[in-house]
Amino acid sequence: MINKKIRIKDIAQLAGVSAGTVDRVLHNRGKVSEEALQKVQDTLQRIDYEPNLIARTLGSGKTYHIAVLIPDPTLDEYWNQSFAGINKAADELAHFGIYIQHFFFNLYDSSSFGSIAEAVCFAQPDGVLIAPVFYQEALPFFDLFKAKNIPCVLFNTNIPEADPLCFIGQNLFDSGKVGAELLHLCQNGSGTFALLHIGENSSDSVHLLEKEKGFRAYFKKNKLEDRVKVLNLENLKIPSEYADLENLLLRDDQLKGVLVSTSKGISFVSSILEKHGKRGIKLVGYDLLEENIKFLNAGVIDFLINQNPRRQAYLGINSLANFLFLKKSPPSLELFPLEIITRENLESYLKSGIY
Amino acid sequence: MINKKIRIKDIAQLAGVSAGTVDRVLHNRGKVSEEALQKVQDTLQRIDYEPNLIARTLGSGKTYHIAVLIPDPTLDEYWNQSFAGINKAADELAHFGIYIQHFFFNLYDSSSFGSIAEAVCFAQPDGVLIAPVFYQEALPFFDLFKAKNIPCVLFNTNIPEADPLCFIGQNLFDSGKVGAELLHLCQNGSGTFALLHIGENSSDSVHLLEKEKGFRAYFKKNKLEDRVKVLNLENLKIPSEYADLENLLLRDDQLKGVLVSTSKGISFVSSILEKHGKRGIKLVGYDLLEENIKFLNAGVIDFLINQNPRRQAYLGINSLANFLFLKKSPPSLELFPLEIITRENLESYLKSGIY
DNA sequence: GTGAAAGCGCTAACAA
DNA sequence: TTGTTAGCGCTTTCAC
Repeated sequence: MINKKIRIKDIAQLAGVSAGTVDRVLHNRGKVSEEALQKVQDTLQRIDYEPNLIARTLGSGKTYHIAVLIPDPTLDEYWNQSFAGINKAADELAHFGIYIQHFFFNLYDSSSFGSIAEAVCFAQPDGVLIAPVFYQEALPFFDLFKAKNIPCVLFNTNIPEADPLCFIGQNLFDSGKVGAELLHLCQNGSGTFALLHIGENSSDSVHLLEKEKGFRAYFKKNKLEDRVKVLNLENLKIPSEYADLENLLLRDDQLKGVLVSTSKGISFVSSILEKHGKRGIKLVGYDLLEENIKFLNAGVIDFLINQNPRRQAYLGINSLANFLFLKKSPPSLELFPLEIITRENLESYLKSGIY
Repeated sequence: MINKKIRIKDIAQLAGVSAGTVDRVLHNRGKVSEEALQKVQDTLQRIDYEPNLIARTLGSGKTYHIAVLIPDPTLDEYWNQSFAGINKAADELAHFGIYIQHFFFNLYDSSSFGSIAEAVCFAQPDGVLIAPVFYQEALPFFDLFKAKNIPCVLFNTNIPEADPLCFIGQNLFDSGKVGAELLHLCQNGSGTFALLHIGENSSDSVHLLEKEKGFRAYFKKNKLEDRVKVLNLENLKIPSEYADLENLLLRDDQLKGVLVSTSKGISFVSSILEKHGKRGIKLVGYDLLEENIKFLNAGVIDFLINQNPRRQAYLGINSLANFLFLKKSPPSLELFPLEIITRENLESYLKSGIY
């Protein structure tokens, strides 16, 4: 660290050209003779040049615009958490001339996605962070972005066909395994374990099916596959489905544990159990929604698996910024820790100010 | 966002003074007449000036030196993880002219602390990150740092008397509660639960006593305080202590769960249980040490509570940098999430590249 | 194709 | 006590 930093000027001197030429080589903007190119590249080879990023941003008044395409955070708690992460990142990056534009679609109306995504295209951002929760609707846009050479970072939901710069999220298969494991660790004796898909059609959702695979895989590995039940309860307003759920929870004496694959679904299970004062069934769900937290604190839910949407979104913006700004490609897959939340460590997660 | 950023030049114009004067006011370097001061402060009041930090760093060739005072990372796995976090932060901050100097003491020799800490003082850093694992030895230095006006960030171990800029770590009382809870969740029937302090003298260590308090508090809250045992096993090389441990683990049929308060201690417990093929005792320990991971994967340990030393240290450096650089005070207490690690989510923590 | 030069916003040294 | 000015390292324009 003793020798000073090498500047462009130094390289120019060493190579016997001007700073302008070095800069042109560094950014291969062309308009450089074969000979000058050679000289500059040679010296670059010999020394260890690290551009001064501070000077770079100041020199080029360049600003970058990142578009964010996510479900409307005012309509949903989970996405509001993502939004918080985006805003934190936006705050920190404003100094560097990186600006965020928001584009919200309606989580409860898949058809809203298209027009909003078009608006994103129209805005011509330098990069885009997307939570592509609607597979079918999102798919056509990735080609558009690619054609316009706009880098995409996906988070929360992966669409490998999109071939994004990077995906940030959790391994859902493993998350199903964790859910299974938590139930199993707490119930060593006999009994059955159920996975419930509530409020969504699991056959439409790779998301849920991945969790199911993981859930089954865990019990298979432990030679308990015959103790697993999976129920699809797409709409609990249908009386027969609701009755199925009640029967399972209240009248199946074998049932020792339940994992609910959807973050909102577990509150239905919880309220049924709570209302009937039924104990002894371990309950595992997803995400730190207000309702879920309430049931966790009440001792109805035992574990929640947290996806940390705030941090996912925060990292998404940062990855994009680093790519645009430092030309540093993020790892193509950033799989987040599968955070296990209990009554006793909940506070430590809620109060933590880290992103 | 439409109106351009306000520059010092603009303020100068508005106030009817020169840029130099504005700069002097902004940094209250004095040498400003009462009248000019007034004018500048008035305009500053009216507008919303955000200094351009990029230009600031470039303009003032100022560099900051942060000293890091931690146990020698080459001698200990846990501290090596901290070290990784420090290096990551150092990497990211080098652009801003923030440099890190390392000072390592010997974790196994408390007397080594003093001379190294003196070296830190001598180096006159602009800030210092300390893991003050030796309470007695560390105490006198905080006054020294304070006298020299060197801000201190503490991590891992808190010493409130040090009155640091900020402490980063976990709430150990709560962490004891989490340990207790995990044991309890997995063993709903009868039986006893033990807390073992292995390899350290618990009465010397606030650290361990805090965990013990939390452990007891959890069971008390659940009206199970009579099922709690606490054992001090400071040195397992002493035959009687080793025998005590074996007796507890192998011959106490009531024992249903064990929490080991020290990160290295749990491998002793694990190997005894493994050697004798004893099952049915839930085991909870601390930290992702190689040995602990091995026993977790083998199914001997059920849960590990992770302190995430890497992230603690990373955040420590960043807090200090933000303070020096942006004059932004961190929250005085940054309590980390109490991360629960199991066989199935372990990978997701180990592979995660986030800090 | 090339080099010189101006400028990004701020700091700090230096005249006045 | 002031205003002016010369940088910081890089980008970018503009003559040549």
